[in-house]
Amino acid sequence: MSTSPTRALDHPEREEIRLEAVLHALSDPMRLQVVRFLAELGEGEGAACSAIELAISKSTTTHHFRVLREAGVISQVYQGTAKMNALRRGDLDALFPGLLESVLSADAAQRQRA
Amino acid sequence: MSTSPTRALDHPEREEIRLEAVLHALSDPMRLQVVRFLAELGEGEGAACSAIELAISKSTTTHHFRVLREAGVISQVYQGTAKMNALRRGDLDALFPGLLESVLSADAAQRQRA
DNA sequence: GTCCTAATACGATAAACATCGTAGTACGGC
DNA sequence: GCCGTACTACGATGTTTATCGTATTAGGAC
Repeated sequence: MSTSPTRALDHPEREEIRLEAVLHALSDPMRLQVVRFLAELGEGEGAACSAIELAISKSTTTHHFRVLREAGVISQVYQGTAKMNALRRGDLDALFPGLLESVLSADAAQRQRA
Repeated sequence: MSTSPTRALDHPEREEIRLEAVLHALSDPMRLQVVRFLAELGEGEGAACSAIELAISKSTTTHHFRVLREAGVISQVYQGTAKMNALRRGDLDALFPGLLESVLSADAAQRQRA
């Protein structure tokens, strides 16, 4: 019984992305770490979930990736057994110009102070 | 028994303000509404809690104001029976340049689309 | 002093969240 | 077909959150 040919994941459309959800998604240290990691990749590039070392269990990691995806912060597509993740920079910048950048640089600033 | 002469409220010092806490504080629609309201006042100006019409009970309002204060987003000082609230623009801008502005304009943009 | 207004504190409750471990599915290689 | 890797789904648990109503405190006006 095939559940789906190339299993599709639900992403909010650009217009459906809510600022509150994005801010909430970014307000967790683990998720912020994921976003920082993805932001350091080239434009449009992605990384598998397993490429990021988080100090939490596998299932919790899955949970955080889902929160990010459902908030519209990242996109996820299956590629074989891996799931590639990428920042939805274009959509976020179009909806909320400068927001992602200032969160990332705020994070960098805070991180540097510590 | 006086609890305090001019009751003082606990605010985080500038250096103690955490990005995650700020983002979390801003990720609630009610609190975002408060911040938007305060942002529309002049620099350094404040407003009493009661000056803002929220569709929630008094005690819940108190709760949200406290979350904002403890995150370092607003300052609160007693002034007679009222409690004056003001955005901590200076501190936020110093720590996270551009963050508050982009959140506010993201909120304005989203609000305009609706 | 009494009274009114502004805001809080105190429970209480129901929902959401972060976390985990285990069991399971999907894909690719052999 | 079998096996390993990558990720998920499920169920559980403890914590935090948003919400409320009621009782209370603090200050100002009288």
